[in-house]
Amino acid sequence: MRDHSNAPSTPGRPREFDPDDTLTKIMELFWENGFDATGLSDIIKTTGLGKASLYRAFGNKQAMYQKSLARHEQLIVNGAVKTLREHTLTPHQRLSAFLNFPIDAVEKSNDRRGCFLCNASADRAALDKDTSVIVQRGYEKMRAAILETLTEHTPDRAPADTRVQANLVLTVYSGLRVMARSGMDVSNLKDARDACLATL
Amino acid sequence: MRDHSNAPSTPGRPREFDPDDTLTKIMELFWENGFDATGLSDIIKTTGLGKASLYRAFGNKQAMYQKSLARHEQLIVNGAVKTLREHTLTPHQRLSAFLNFPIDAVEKSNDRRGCFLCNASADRAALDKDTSVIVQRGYEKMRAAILETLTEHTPDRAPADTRVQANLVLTVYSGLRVMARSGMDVSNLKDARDACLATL
DNA sequence: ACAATTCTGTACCGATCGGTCAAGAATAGG
DNA sequence: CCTATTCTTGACCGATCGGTACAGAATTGT
Repeated sequence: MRDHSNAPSTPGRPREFDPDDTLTKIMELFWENGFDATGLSDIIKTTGLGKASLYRAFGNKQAMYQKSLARHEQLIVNGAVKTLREHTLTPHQRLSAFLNFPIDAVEKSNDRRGCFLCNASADRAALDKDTSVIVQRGYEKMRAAILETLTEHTPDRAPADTRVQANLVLTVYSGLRVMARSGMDVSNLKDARDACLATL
Repeated sequence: MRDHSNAPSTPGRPREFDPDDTLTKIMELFWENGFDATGLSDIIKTTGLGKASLYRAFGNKQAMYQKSLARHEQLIVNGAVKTLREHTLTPHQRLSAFLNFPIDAVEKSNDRRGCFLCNASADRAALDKDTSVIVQRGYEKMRAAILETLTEHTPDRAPADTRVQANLVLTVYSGLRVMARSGMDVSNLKDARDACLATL
């Protein structure tokens, strides 16, 4: 089989799958269904791998969940942060785009998975200390990026006020995601987005 | 044993527990731990009842979850709505109190269970159609009460604007709850609350 | 006293869960 | 060719899961 590693000099039988691709698939499962409701059987079916291969590559189920959250941080959180720092757009446009992610997901892809970070918070079964750290770090990254963007948008405002508003944006983002997951009408989500943007 | 029903004329052996009290205990479990992570064994331990008694009284686990959500609607949602209609306070005071619920819960009781409606949304395992209806109804009740209060607060504003703002308040409420569950610092939650109230 | 009814406690069920083990297949280096 | 190492496959494990069956206890009305 193909060798998926960058350093092909490892001894032994080469791995028959790409760990990153596989982890992304696992992440999708946990994101959609949560920790408990995702069984090893689902993971096996979706990835096409054997149980032992998965355990050798990623560890146990809890570890797979943690690594899924970390992958989410790479793909989604960092992507959102990148948008917030996209300096070809005005700060207001970037914040608008940020709050539009939850709504676009629903409208364009019928994606109502919500925010994986938020879901993980609700998923108490999987929320040990290490996992909680990853969740908090994700939130922190977004808050920092929002704060930066707001500061750029209204540089003359008192920093304390800007911080307060950054937390509003982050909270609205979380709220939009979780309400989208609950199946709420898009019109209501748009209302909340518009009301938040109108305050900036 | 004592008879807990109001119509003691039922034949057969009387029930040895109060169904409402028991359901409240079950609700607390589901609220704290979610659907999958709450086992029948936990419910049996907490309520002190036998499995057969529980099944006879409430049906299967899914039914217990649904009835827990309904109980949450009675106790929590209706309580919040009542606060929003407490006309001894000004409308702004009532909205402030509403957005304070998530923060008080954390500060006074270290209660980080979040919003049961939001958690249920994330709990896809338990989210069949009937359950989703209950969640939506809870949201609707709160949105309607917020809208009423906002209309009272600023009666001259265009109804469309008021509606938009009601959705902001509801979204911030949801966001506060879910972020509280994730373990976020209270200071950040207070920021979001203040920023939201400042826009009213 | 008796039958009808309902609730309780316990034993039990098949299914599924996460996780492990051992044997074999595939590679590297010598 | 041989050994060491790693990965894959599939069988297997005990534990726990939600749910049921059944017998006996407690009440009703007659």
